[in-house]
Amino acid sequence: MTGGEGLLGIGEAASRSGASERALRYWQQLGLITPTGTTPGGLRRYSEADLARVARLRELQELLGFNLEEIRQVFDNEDRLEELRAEYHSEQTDAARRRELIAEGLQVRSRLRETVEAKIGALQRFLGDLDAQRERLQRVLDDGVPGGPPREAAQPAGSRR
Amino acid sequence: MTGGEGLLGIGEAASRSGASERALRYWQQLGLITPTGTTPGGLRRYSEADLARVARLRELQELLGFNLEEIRQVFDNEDRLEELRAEYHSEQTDAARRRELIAEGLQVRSRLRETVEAKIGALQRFLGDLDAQRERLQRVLDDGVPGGPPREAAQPAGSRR
DNA sequence: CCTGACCCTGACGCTTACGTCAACAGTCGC
DNA sequence: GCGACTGTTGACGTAAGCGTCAGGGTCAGG
Repeated sequence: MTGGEGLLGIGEAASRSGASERALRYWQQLGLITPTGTTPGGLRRYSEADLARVARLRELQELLGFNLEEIRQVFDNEDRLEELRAEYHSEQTDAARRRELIAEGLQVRSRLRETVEAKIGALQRFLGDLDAQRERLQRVLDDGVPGGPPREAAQPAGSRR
Repeated sequence: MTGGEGLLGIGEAASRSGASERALRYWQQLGLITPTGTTPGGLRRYSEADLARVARLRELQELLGFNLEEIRQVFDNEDRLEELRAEYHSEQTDAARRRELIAEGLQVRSRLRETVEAKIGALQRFLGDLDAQRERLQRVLDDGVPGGPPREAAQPAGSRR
Protein backbone atom coordinates (compact mmCIF):
# COMPACT_ATOMS: atom_id res chain seq x y z
CA MET A 1 0.00 0.00 0.00
CA THR A 2 1.25 3.45 -0.90
CA GLY A 3 -0.91 5.74 1.21
CA GLY A 4 -0.07 6.18 4.85
CA GLU A 5 -3.72 7.10 5.23
CA GLY A 6 -6.55 7.02 2.70
CA LEU A 7 -4.84 9.68 0.61
CA LEU A 8 -3.32 9.15 -2.81
CA GLY A 9 -0.23 10.48 -4.51
CA ILE A 10 -0.69 12.50 -7.65
CA GLY A 11 0.18 9.54 -9.83
CA GLU A 12 -2.60 7.39 -8.43
CA ALA A 13 -4.99 10.32 -8.38
CA ALA A 14 -4.23 10.97 -12.03
CA SER A 15 -4.70 7.42 -13.21
CA ARG A 16 -7.85 6.92 -11.16
CA SER A 17 -9.44 10.16 -12.31
CA GLY A 18 -8.32 9.76 -15.89
CA ALA A 19 -6.68 13.17 -15.89
CA SER A 20 -2.96 13.81 -16.31
CA GLU A 21 -0.68 14.82 -13.49
CA ARG A 22 0.02 18.02 -15.37
CA ALA A 23 -3.66 18.80 -15.53
CA LEU A 24 -4.08 18.23 -11.80
CA ARG A 25 -1.25 20.65 -11.07
CA TYR A 26 -2.59 23.15 -13.55
CA TRP A 27 -6.08 23.03 -12.10
CA GLN A 28 -4.62 23.52 -8.65
CA GLN A 29 -2.73 26.55 -9.93
CA LEU A 30 -6.07 28.00 -11.05
CA GLY A 31 -7.56 27.24 -7.66
CA LEU A 32 -9.94 24.62 -9.02
CA ILE A 33 -8.67 21.44 -7.39
CA THR A 34 -6.68 21.72 -4.20
CA PRO A 35 -5.50 18.40 -2.78
CA THR A 36 -6.79 17.72 0.71
CA GLY A 37 -3.32 17.23 2.13
CA THR A 38 0.37 17.66 1.51
CA THR A 39 3.24 15.76 3.04
CA PRO A 40 5.80 17.72 5.10
CA GLY A 41 8.04 17.53 2.05
CA GLY A 42 5.43 19.18 -0.15
CA LEU A 43 3.95 16.20 -2.01
CA ARG A 44 0.28 16.42 -2.93
CA ARG A 45 -2.12 13.97 -1.27
CA TYR A 46 -5.56 13.55 -2.81
CA SER A 47 -8.69 12.33 -1.05
CA GLU A 48 -11.69 10.61 -2.60
CA ALA A 49 -13.56 13.89 -2.32
CA ASP A 50 -10.81 15.51 -4.41
CA LEU A 51 -11.29 12.84 -7.05
CA ALA A 52 -15.03 13.49 -7.05
CA ARG A 53 -14.33 17.16 -7.63
CA VAL A 54 -12.04 16.25 -10.51
CA ALA A 55 -14.77 14.10 -11.99
CA ARG A 56 -17.17 16.98 -11.69
CA LEU A 57 -14.70 19.33 -13.35
CA ARG A 58 -14.28 16.99 -16.29
CA GLU A 59 -18.01 16.65 -16.59
CA LEU A 60 -18.53 20.38 -16.74
CA GLN A 61 -15.71 20.60 -19.22
CA GLU A 62 -16.71 17.83 -21.58
CA LEU A 63 -20.47 17.59 -21.22
CA LEU A 64 -21.33 21.23 -20.86
CA GLY A 65 -18.39 22.59 -22.80
CA PHE A 66 -17.50 25.03 -20.04
CA ASN A 67 -14.04 26.53 -20.02
CA LEU A 68 -12.02 26.58 -16.83
CA GLU A 69 -13.10 30.10 -15.97
CA GLU A 70 -16.76 29.14 -16.15
CA ILE A 71 -16.05 26.04 -14.13
CA ARG A 72 -14.37 28.18 -11.53
CA GLN A 73 -17.59 30.16 -11.21
CA VAL A 74 -19.62 27.00 -10.76
CA PHE A 75 -17.18 25.80 -8.14
CA ASP A 76 -17.23 29.17 -6.43
CA ASN A 77 -20.99 28.82 -6.18
CA GLU A 78 -20.74 25.35 -4.77
CA ASP A 79 -18.06 26.32 -2.32
CA ARG A 80 -20.25 29.20 -1.24
CA LEU A 81 -23.00 26.69 -0.62
CA GLU A 82 -20.59 24.75 1.59
CA GLU A 83 -20.06 27.87 3.65
CA LEU A 84 -23.76 28.39 3.82
CA ARG A 85 -24.21 24.87 5.03
CA ALA A 86 -21.61 25.45 7.69
CA GLU A 87 -23.37 28.58 8.84
CA TYR A 88 -26.66 26.73 8.65
CA HIS A 89 -25.43 24.24 11.17
CA SER A 90 -24.18 26.89 13.54
CA GLU A 91 -26.05 27.20 16.81
CA GLN A 92 -26.53 30.93 16.50
CA THR A 93 -28.35 30.75 13.19
CA ASP A 94 -32.07 31.34 13.48
CA ALA A 95 -34.82 29.96 11.27
CA ALA A 96 -35.19 33.09 9.13
CA ARG A 97 -31.50 33.12 8.30
CA ARG A 98 -31.65 29.44 7.45
CA ARG A 99 -34.42 30.04 4.98
CA GLU A 100 -32.30 32.70 3.34
CA LEU A 101 -29.39 30.34 3.01
CA ILE A 102 -31.47 27.62 1.46
CA ALA A 103 -33.04 30.10 -0.91
CA GLU A 104 -29.63 31.16 -2.09
CA GLY A 105 -28.68 27.54 -2.64
CA LEU A 106 -31.78 27.09 -4.75
CA GLN A 107 -30.99 30.17 -6.81
CA VAL A 108 -27.50 29.02 -7.65
CA ARG A 109 -28.81 25.68 -8.85
CA SER A 110 -31.62 27.27 -10.80
CA ARG A 111 -29.20 29.38 -12.78
CA LEU A 112 -27.09 26.39 -13.71
CA ARG A 113 -30.24 24.45 -14.50
CA GLU A 114 -31.30 27.00 -17.08
CA THR A 115 -27.98 26.80 -18.84
CA VAL A 116 -28.19 23.04 -18.99
CA GLU A 117 -31.78 23.07 -20.12
CA ALA A 118 -31.07 25.52 -22.92
CA LYS A 119 -28.35 23.25 -24.15
CA ILE A 120 -30.59 20.20 -24.03
CA GLY A 121 -33.28 22.09 -25.92
CA ALA A 122 -30.89 23.03 -28.67
CA LEU A 123 -29.67 19.48 -28.96
CA GLN A 124 -33.20 18.16 -29.09
CA ARG A 125 -34.09 20.50 -31.92
CA PHE A 126 -31.02 19.23 -33.67
CA LEU A 127 -32.08 15.66 -33.05
CA GLY A 128 -35.58 16.41 -34.28
CA ASP A 129 -34.26 17.68 -37.58
CA LEU A 130 -32.13 14.61 -37.91
CA ASP A 131 -35.10 12.36 -37.25
CA ALA A 132 -37.23 14.21 -39.73
CA GLN A 133 -34.63 13.56 -42.38
CA ARG A 134 -34.43 9.93 -41.38
CA GLU A 135 -38.16 9.45 -41.47
CA ARG A 136 -38.41 11.00 -44.91
CA LEU A 137 -35.76 8.69 -46.25
CA GLN A 138 -37.36 5.76 -44.49
CA ARG A 139 -40.72 6.51 -46.06
CA VAL A 140 -39.17 6.70 -49.50
CA LEU A 141 -37.56 3.35 -48.84
CA ASP A 142 -40.79 1.77 -47.59
CA ASP A 143 -42.81 3.08 -50.51
CA GLY A 144 -40.69 0.98 -52.82
CA VAL A 145 -38.78 3.96 -54.17
CA PRO A 146 -41.44 5.60 -56.33
CA GLY A 147 -41.04 8.55 -58.62
CA GLY A 148 -40.85 11.04 -55.78
CA PRO A 149 -37.13 11.65 -55.20
CA PRO A 150 -35.85 12.46 -51.70
CA ARG A 151 -35.53 16.19 -51.49
CA GLU A 152 -33.26 17.67 -48.94
CA ALA A 153 -31.04 20.64 -48.26
CA ALA A 154 -28.58 20.74 -45.39
CA GLN A 155 -30.02 23.42 -43.19
CA PRO A 156 -29.43 24.47 -39.63
CA ALA A 157 -31.55 23.07 -36.84
CA GLY A 158 -34.62 24.81 -35.57
CA SER A 159 -36.30 24.70 -38.92
CA ARG A 160 -39.30 22.62 -37.89
CA ARG A 161 -42.87 23.98 -37.54
CA MET B 1 -26.70 46.58 -54.15
CA THR B 2 -23.29 44.98 -53.94
CA GLY B 3 -23.77 41.63 -55.63
CA GLY B 4 -23.79 41.40 -59.41
CA GLU B 5 -26.00 38.37 -58.87
CA GLY B 6 -27.44 36.96 -55.70
CA LEU B 7 -23.93 36.40 -54.36
CA LEU B 8 -22.37 38.26 -51.47
CA GLY B 9 -18.88 39.54 -50.80
CA ILE B 10 -17.02 38.16 -47.82
CA GLY B 11 -17.86 41.23 -45.76
CA GLU B 12 -21.59 40.82 -46.18
CA ALA B 13 -21.33 37.08 -45.76
CA ALA B 14 -19.43 37.60 -42.53
CA SER B 15 -21.83 40.09 -41.01
CA ARG B 16 -24.88 38.10 -42.05
CA SER B 17 -23.56 34.82 -40.72
CA GLY B 18 -22.12 36.35 -37.61
CA ALA B 19 -18.70 34.89 -38.31
CA SER B 20 -15.57 36.92 -39.00
CA GLU B 21 -14.00 37.27 -42.43
CA ARG B 22 -10.92 35.61 -41.02
CA ALA B 23 -12.95 32.63 -39.87
CA LEU B 24 -14.56 32.28 -43.29
CA ARG B 25 -11.17 32.24 -44.97
CA TYR B 26 -9.81 29.85 -42.37
CA TRP B 27 -12.70 27.45 -42.80
CA GLN B 28 -12.22 27.54 -46.53
CA GLN B 29 -8.56 26.71 -46.05
CA LEU B 30 -9.64 23.62 -44.14
CA GLY B 31 -12.06 22.74 -46.90
CA LEU B 32 -15.13 23.31 -44.74
CA ILE B 33 -16.76 26.27 -46.44
CA THR B 34 -16.00 26.93 -50.09
CA PRO B 35 -17.73 29.97 -51.54
CA THR B 36 -19.98 29.14 -54.48
CA GLY B 37 -18.25 31.58 -56.77
CA THR B 38 -15.19 33.75 -57.26
CA THR B 39 -14.85 36.86 -59.39
CA PRO B 40 -12.29 36.82 -62.22
CA GLY B 41 -10.06 38.82 -59.88
CA GLY B 42 -10.23 36.17 -57.20
CA LEU B 43 -12.77 37.67 -54.79
CA ARG B 44 -14.95 35.22 -52.88
CA ARG B 45 -18.68 35.26 -53.59
CA TYR B 46 -20.99 33.54 -51.14
CA SER B 47 -24.45 32.15 -51.87
CA GLU B 48 -27.31 31.68 -49.42
CA ALA B 49 -26.49 27.99 -49.40
CA ASP B 50 -22.99 28.88 -48.27
CA LEU B 51 -24.43 30.90 -45.44
CA ALA B 52 -26.61 27.97 -44.44
CA ARG B 53 -23.52 25.82 -44.34
CA VAL B 54 -21.80 28.38 -42.17
CA ALA B 55 -24.77 28.39 -39.83
CA ARG B 56 -24.62 24.65 -39.65
CA LEU B 57 -20.90 24.73 -38.90
CA ARG B 58 -21.41 27.16 -36.04
CA GLU B 59 -24.18 24.99 -34.70
CA LEU B 60 -22.03 21.90 -34.69
CA GLN B 61 -19.27 23.92 -33.10
CA GLU B 62 -21.23 25.63 -30.37
CA LEU B 63 -24.11 23.28 -29.66
CA LEU B 64 -22.39 19.96 -30.05
CA GLY B 65 -18.95 21.14 -29.07
CA PHE B 66 -17.38 19.55 -32.14
CA ASN B 67 -13.97 20.73 -33.21
CA LEU B 68 -13.30 21.59 -36.83
CA GLU B 69 -11.93 18.15 -37.60
CA GLU B 70 -15.09 16.48 -36.36
CA ILE B 71 -17.18 18.96 -38.27
CA ARG B 72 -15.22 18.13 -41.38
CA GLN B 73 -16.25 14.52 -40.94
CA VAL B 74 -19.90 15.47 -40.59
CA PHE B 75 -19.65 17.63 -43.69
CA ASP B 76 -17.90 14.86 -45.55
CA ASN B 77 -20.85 12.65 -44.75
CA GLU B 78 -23.33 15.22 -45.90
CA ASP B 79 -21.42 15.93 -49.06
CA ARG B 80 -21.37 12.24 -49.75
CA LEU B 81 -25.14 12.26 -49.39
CA GLU B 82 -25.29 15.01 -51.98
CA GLU B 83 -23.39 12.80 -54.37
CA LEU B 84 -25.73 9.95 -53.59
CA ARG B 85 -28.67 12.16 -54.32
CA ALA B 86 -27.15 13.16 -57.62
CA GLU B 87 -26.64 9.55 -58.57
CA TYR B 88 -30.12 8.76 -57.36
CA HIS B 89 -31.57 11.19 -59.86
CA SER B 90 -29.53 9.82 -62.70
CA GLU B 91 -31.48 8.04 -65.41
CA GLN B 92 -29.30 4.97 -65.41
CA THR B 93 -29.82 4.25 -61.73
CA ASP B 94 -32.11 1.31 -61.09
CA ALA B 95 -34.39 0.77 -58.15
CA ALA B 96 -32.03 -1.58 -56.30
CA ARG B 97 -29.21 0.91 -56.45
CA ARG B 98 -31.51 3.63 -55.23
CA ARG B 99 -32.43 1.60 -52.23
CA GLU B 100 -28.75 1.20 -51.47
CA LEU B 101 -28.17 4.92 -51.67
CA ILE B 102 -31.01 5.75 -49.36
CA ALA B 103 -29.87 3.11 -46.94
CA GLU B 104 -26.45 4.69 -46.80
CA GLY B 105 -28.02 8.07 -46.19
CA LEU B 106 -29.93 6.61 -43.30
CA GLN B 107 -26.81 5.09 -41.84
CA VAL B 108 -24.89 8.35 -41.88
CA ARG B 109 -27.68 10.10 -40.05
CA SER B 110 -28.07 7.29 -37.57
CA ARG B 111 -24.46 7.56 -36.56
CA LEU B 112 -24.71 11.28 -35.94
CA ARG B 113 -27.97 10.70 -34.14
CA GLU B 114 -26.32 8.41 -31.65
CA THR B 115 -23.66 10.96 -30.85
CA VAL B 116 -26.27 13.61 -30.25
CA GLU B 117 -28.43 11.32 -28.19
CA ALA B 118 -25.55 10.28 -25.98
CA LYS B 119 -24.85 13.90 -25.30
CA ILE B 120 -28.47 14.63 -24.50
CA GLY B 121 -28.56 11.65 -22.18
CA ALA B 122 -25.53 12.86 -20.28
CA LEU B 123 -26.99 16.33 -19.96
CA GLN B 124 -30.28 14.93 -18.74
CA ARG B 125 -28.57 12.92 -16.04
CA PHE B 126 -26.82 16.10 -15.06
CA LEU B 127 -30.10 17.95 -14.99
CA GLY B 128 -31.70 15.20 -12.95
CA ASP B 129 -29.04 15.49 -10.28
CA LEU B 130 -29.50 19.21 -10.22
CA ASP B 131 -33.24 18.83 -9.81
CA ALA B 132 -32.83 16.30 -7.07
CA GLN B 133 -30.73 18.78 -5.15
CA ARG B 134 -33.27 21.49 -5.78
CA GLU B 135 -36.16 19.37 -4.64
CA ARG B 136 -34.40 18.40 -1.46
CA LEU B 137 -33.70 21.99 -0.64
CA GLN B 138 -37.22 22.94 -1.56
CA ARG B 139 -38.67 20.31 0.72
CA VAL B 140 -36.54 21.54 3.59
CA LEU B 141 -37.79 25.04 2.90
CA ASP B 142 -41.43 23.95 2.71
CA ASP B 143 -41.21 21.93 5.89
CA GLY B 144 -40.53 25.10 7.79
CA VAL B 145 -36.86 24.32 8.26
CA PRO B 146 -37.04 21.57 10.85
CA GLY B 147 -34.18 19.92 12.67
CA GLY B 148 -33.13 17.88 9.66
CA PRO B 149 -30.27 19.82 8.06
CA PRO B 150 -29.77 19.73 4.28
CA ARG B 151 -27.14 17.12 3.62
CA GLU B 152 -25.27 17.28 0.39
CA ALA B 153 -21.96 16.43 -1.19
CA ALA B 154 -20.91 17.76 -4.56
CA GLN B 155 -20.77 14.64 -6.65
CA PRO B 156 -20.64 13.96 -10.36
CA ALA B 157 -23.79 13.29 -12.30
CA GLY B 158 -25.13 9.83 -12.83
CA SER B 159 -25.54 9.18 -9.15
CA ARG B 160 -29.30 8.63 -9.19
CA ARG B 161 -31.00 5.24 -8.68
C1' DC C 1 21.57 5.35 5.17
C1' DC C 2 20.79 4.21 0.56
C1' DT C 3 18.33 3.10 -3.45
C1' DG C 4 14.41 3.26 -6.56
C1' DA C 5 10.07 5.06 -7.34
C1' DC C 6 7.63 8.94 -7.05
C1' DC C 7 7.12 13.88 -6.99
C1' DC C 8 8.45 19.00 -7.06
C1' DT C 9 8.91 23.57 -9.55
C1' DG C 10 10.06 26.25 -13.40
C1' DA C 11 10.25 26.91 -18.20
C1' DC C 12 9.56 26.25 -22.76
C1' DG C 13 6.69 23.88 -26.53
C1' DC C 14 2.48 22.74 -28.88
C1' DT C 15 -2.28 22.71 -30.87
C1' DT C 16 -6.63 24.83 -32.05
C1' DA C 17 -9.05 28.56 -33.85
C1' DC C 18 -8.84 32.25 -35.00
C1' DG C 19 -7.15 38.05 -34.48
C1' DT C 20 -4.37 41.46 -36.49
C1' DC C 21 -1.45 43.84 -39.51
C1' DA C 22 1.15 44.80 -43.77
C1' DA C 23 1.39 45.32 -48.51
C1' DC C 24 -0.85 45.00 -52.39
C1' DA C 25 -5.03 43.98 -55.81
C1' DG C 26 -9.90 44.04 -57.48
C1' DT C 27 -14.57 46.35 -57.99
C1' DC C 28 -17.85 49.77 -58.64
C1' DG C 29 -20.10 54.16 -59.24
C1' DC C 30 -19.49 58.29 -61.42
C1' DG D 1 -10.15 55.93 -65.28
C1' DC D 2 -10.09 57.48 -60.61
C1' DG D 3 -11.12 57.42 -55.94
C1' DA D 4 -13.27 54.91 -52.11
C1' DC D 5 -14.16 50.78 -50.67
C1' DT D 6 -13.61 46.07 -50.37
C1' DG D 7 -10.91 42.13 -50.71
C1' DT D 8 -6.44 39.15 -51.27
C1' DT D 9 -2.50 36.50 -49.47
C1' DG D 10 1.11 35.83 -46.25
C1' DA D 11 2.96 36.19 -41.76
C1' DC D 12 3.13 36.84 -37.11
C1' DG D 13 0.41 37.16 -32.55
C1' DT D 14 -2.63 35.25 -29.00
C1' DA D 15 -5.29 32.63 -25.53
C1' DA D 16 -6.53 28.35 -23.42
C1' DG D 17 -5.16 24.03 -21.84
C1' DC D 18 -2.29 21.41 -21.22
C1' DG D 19 2.56 18.20 -22.82
C1' DT D 20 7.23 17.72 -22.01
C1' DC D 21 11.40 18.25 -20.64
C1' DA D 22 15.45 19.52 -17.00
C1' DG D 23 17.26 19.55 -12.64
C1' DG D 24 16.47 18.64 -8.62
C1' DG D 25 13.84 16.94 -3.79
C1' DT D 26 10.89 13.29 -1.00
C1' DC D 27 9.62 8.94 0.83
C1' DA D 28 9.22 3.99 1.96
C1' DG D 29 11.57 -0.35 2.16
C1' DG D 30 15.62 -2.99 3.04
